[in-house]
Amino acid sequence: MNGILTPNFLKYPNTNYLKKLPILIPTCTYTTTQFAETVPTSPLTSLQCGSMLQSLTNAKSYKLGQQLHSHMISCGTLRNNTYLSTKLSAFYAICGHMDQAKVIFDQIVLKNLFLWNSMIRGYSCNGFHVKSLVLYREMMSFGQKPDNFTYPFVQKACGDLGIVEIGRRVHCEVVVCGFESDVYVGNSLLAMYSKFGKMDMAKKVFDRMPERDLTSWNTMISGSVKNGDPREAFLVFGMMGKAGLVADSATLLGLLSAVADLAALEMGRAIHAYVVHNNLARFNSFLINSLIEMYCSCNSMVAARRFFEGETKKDTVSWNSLISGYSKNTDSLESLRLFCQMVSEGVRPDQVTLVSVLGACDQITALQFTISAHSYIIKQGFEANPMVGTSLIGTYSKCGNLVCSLMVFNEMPEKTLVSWSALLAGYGLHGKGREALSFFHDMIVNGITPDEGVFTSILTACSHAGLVGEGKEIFHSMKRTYNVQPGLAHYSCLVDLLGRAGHLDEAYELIKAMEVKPTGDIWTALLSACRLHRNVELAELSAQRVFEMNPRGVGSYICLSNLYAAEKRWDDVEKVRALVRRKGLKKPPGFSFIELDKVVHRFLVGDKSHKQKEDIYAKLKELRHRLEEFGYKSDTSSVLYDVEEEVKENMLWDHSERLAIAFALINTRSGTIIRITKNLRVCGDCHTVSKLISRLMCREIIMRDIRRFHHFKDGSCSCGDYW
DNA sequence: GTAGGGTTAG
Repeated sequence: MNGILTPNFLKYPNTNYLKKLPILIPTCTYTTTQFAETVPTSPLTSLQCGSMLQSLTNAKSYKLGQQLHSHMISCGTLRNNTYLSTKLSAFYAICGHMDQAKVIFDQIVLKNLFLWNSMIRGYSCNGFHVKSLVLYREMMSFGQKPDNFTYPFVQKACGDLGIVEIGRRVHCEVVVCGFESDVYVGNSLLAMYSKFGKMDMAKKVFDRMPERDLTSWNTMISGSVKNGDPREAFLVFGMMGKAGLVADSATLLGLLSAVADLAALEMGRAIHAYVVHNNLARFNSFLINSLIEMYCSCNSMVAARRFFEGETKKDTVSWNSLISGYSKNTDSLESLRLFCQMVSEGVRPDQVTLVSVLGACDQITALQFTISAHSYIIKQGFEANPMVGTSLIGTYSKCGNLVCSLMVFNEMPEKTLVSWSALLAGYGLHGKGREALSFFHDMIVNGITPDEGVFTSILTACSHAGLVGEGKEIFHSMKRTYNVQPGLAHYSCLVDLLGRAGHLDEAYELIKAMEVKPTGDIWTALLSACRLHRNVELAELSAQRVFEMNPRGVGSYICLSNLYAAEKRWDDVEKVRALVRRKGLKKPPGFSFIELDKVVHRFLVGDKSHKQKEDIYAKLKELRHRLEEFGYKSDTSSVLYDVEEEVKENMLWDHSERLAIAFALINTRSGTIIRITKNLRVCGDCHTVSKLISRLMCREIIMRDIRRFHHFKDGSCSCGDYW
């Protein structure tokens, strides 16, 4: 890994450099499967062709089908044979090769209903929903009436496109034609309404169905989960049992999603036992992966790992589930280790794997690993994938390197709104509001209409940089110019922007004037602004709202207690603390990460567990002494305990970010940039100390806290002390 | 000769 972090690459990144990097993550080799020559050279009769085509269709053997196709052309079997041409078109449609299916479809003069259906099905099942609907209309205009085979695909297309009005009209046609009582058509209606988010309509259809099969129940179960009602899923399952039906794999998949949403581990274990008892997972890799996912969602990583290790039928999704599971359960290091193991075992990662891995990198600010993963991405040809590219933009910026984010963005062949949003968010995170605004204007000039996500990013960027006028102007332009209704997230940004800049009353007025009910997040933004500007009265009012809406969020209690402490109202501090204790809440401990030679070190407050602890504390003592000579005086207002000043000062020198800085100073050459990530906000005194150290030791320090980046250089910080 | 429900990321 040494040599990767050359200052040159970080300042002037380029793709060619990445291509030349040694392979750090072992890459896998591939063997290609050769298709056996099974098609005979002597001409086949049309009867033989027909039955062969049928079996190839059933097996979806695309390559062999192509060979048969050319055989039929060269022997003239296909000429004037509508029956075989129809079968061939259906074959290509089944295999998902719609262009080839369409060429043959167009040549057939006498199109029967089967042919129309197979084309509509092909488009609908391969993601070409609009084409599927266009063809359906075309069929009607040719005077061909649809049947019970047509509607399921048309309804699927409507559901996937989310076009509620057209879906309803198709439903009416179904009723008029008398197909509503067909169980397949009925089930497709359930699925369509579930995709629309209209479970009330799905329920109406379900109740009216003269005949229901297992799929009907399964669709209702999975629909309830997808629409955010996992408890309802269990109720439906109960009724299904009373109706005398037995769960199959699809039922269990729905229930496992419900279990994951509710983190109902016991129920999950029971389903697992049922799966094992009935040997269901053997035939269904979806079930295996769902079980892994369920254990991860229940924060039960040991069980997830045990099950994963014991399974022989693992595929890419299994690895992905576990990798993202570790990352969600704050063990990103394990997530990265697992990725390396996956590659070394010859399992090919896909774009989902890479997005998860990059997510793990940004959680622990693993810049070196990100560069290594980027190199892998280029070599494996994932560079052009918009999702992977967007993740890279976000990860580089969260790892402190905006130049690399910009390079990735510039080289992306297809920039989505999410890519733009990630870029703006990155600049915002680093306090570069002006640059973010300039990119935002580039977007507009290029004719790209921003969406909700882009507005959230740009408003956040304005907020971090204190650009009050610009932020307000953008907020008001949302509806007026771009027809985007400001949502709760945008209000939250604006309250933060106003509040942080000290316009507390204006922020409060904005909340009061909101048409919808403000969320806990919005009140939290006002609360933290009140703490910053020491407005106790308004802070108490906001805190009350936050406590009502989000009683388990320990952050807001701490915030209020901090304000009281700053005002030296120790009785009130104790009252809040007692409340926290009564509720059984715990303040998360502060810790800092630093990556050194691909190893991530984690320091807790007052950590004495590191093997270099003596050197670290000696270095801190030396630093403190030299800073005091420099005229430094501790700002103990960040210490929220009613203790002696000297004790307070000592407590400050235990803060995790200082341990990490000392560790970096000991272990890196002079001139190396120090990159640190903290899980909470950096405290006022640590901010001052970091500025001073950057001057005293001639070291640039890039520190990411829970909200933003601070670049300390030559005694000052990029945030201009506005944070 | 065709059909509906099911896993990972964002």
